[in-house]
Amino acid sequence: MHPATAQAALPEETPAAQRILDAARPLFAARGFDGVSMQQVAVAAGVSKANVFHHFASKATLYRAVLRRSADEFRSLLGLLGDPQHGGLGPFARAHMRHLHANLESVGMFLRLLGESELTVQRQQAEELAAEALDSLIESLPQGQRGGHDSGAQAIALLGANLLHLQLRHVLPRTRLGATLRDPERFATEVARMLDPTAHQTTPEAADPC
Amino acid sequence: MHPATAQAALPEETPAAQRILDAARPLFAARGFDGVSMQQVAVAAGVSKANVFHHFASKATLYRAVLRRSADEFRSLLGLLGDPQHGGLGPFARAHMRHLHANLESVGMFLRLLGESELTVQRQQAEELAAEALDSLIESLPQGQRGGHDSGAQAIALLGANLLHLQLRHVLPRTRLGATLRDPERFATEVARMLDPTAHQTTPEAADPC
DNA sequence: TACCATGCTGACCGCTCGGTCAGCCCGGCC
DNA sequence: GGCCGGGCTGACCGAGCGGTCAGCATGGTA
Repeated sequence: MHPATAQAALPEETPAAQRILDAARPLFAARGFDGVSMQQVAVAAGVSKANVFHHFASKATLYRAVLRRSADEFRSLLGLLGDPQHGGLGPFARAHMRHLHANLESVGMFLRLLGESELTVQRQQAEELAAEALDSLIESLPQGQRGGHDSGAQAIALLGANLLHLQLRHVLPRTRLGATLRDPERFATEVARMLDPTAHQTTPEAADPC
Repeated sequence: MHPATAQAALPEETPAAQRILDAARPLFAARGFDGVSMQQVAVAAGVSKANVFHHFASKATLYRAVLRRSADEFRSLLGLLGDPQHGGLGPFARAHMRHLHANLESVGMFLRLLGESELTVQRQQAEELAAEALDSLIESLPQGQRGGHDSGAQAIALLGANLLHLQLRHVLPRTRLGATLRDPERFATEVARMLDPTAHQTTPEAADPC
């Protein structure tokens, strides 16, 4: 960049800033905003604390940048999953469950924000994201509604079941839950089967494993 | 208490200690362990910071005491809800949803702990609590299994749906979710109806509103 | 070679944190 | 009255926090 276009206050997107973001995200996801110090972020990123402040004006700015990236990742879920209209609820539920496990950090940050009771700006962003995801799912779901179920209730139940299964993943072996259903994808399949009575157990068309 | 029985290191259960606990719980539930200072707890309780340390040896001790109380409250859910065996899944789901809303703080602390990725002692306690609740539900559920559904999957789906509905309660008006289902109890009813196909919509026996 | 913008750092600042302590207050007992 | 013990407090401590800053290193330009 030539000197004229130097954006002094916003040097984002540089490789160094990326390394800091990469280091900060798992920390914030694991311990939350207050549980992580800028010193810890700096050490994890292999740079000095002052350097972190060189790239991000404040701790809140860094946190927001981390959030933005997680939100993008989360949002990409909507496109990647594809409509449940082709393939039924089962493949959709499995894909959703797979995505949750593949993006544990983003999911963690998302849930953490939803749990906050104070109305911060970040929380509102998380809420909008949740509303967007829910709407998108509800909209593409009515085809499976044939069992007489409300598509909104179906969507929340499906997402909620998958999320709770994820959160309990370490506890499941200690419960009475059948061994088969401890497997995330099998569980998602079962939930989809319960919620979409039109498909009964007559859909062994699991064709796209990847 | 006569001087001989003075338990110097453990003056718990005194009214003053209770006031501190009462003040600390909503704070911890809203902002987490790291998000609350002992100063804030003291102010909220109307006592000096030193007094807080007089009753609780450390911040971790206070946090543990708050957790213990929330866990007791959460555990009482299991007894109060009653078996779904009498009354079907619907009344159970409604009672569960009601309990979630009546004990927002305990639920918040519980979810917060489950979200932590580090294996702290408190987290293990929360996990055991979750396992206990899930087991208890699974055990008393098989009666509703007639639809061919696994009782474990049914239990997780029911709990997950109710929990997610709770967490999204502020967002729901901004989504496509039908206005009726924004009401927690109606939503719980609908979820129970979806999960227990034997009951179809033939159970308007909502007799015990309190 | 001299120059300079830029990425980066060690040292530092004021402040708040969790935690300590000497001592005040006050009701019960002689 | 004098004493005493426990609930409670203001004042304080070292540590770590978020954030700042003068200056070092380095590579492109002339």
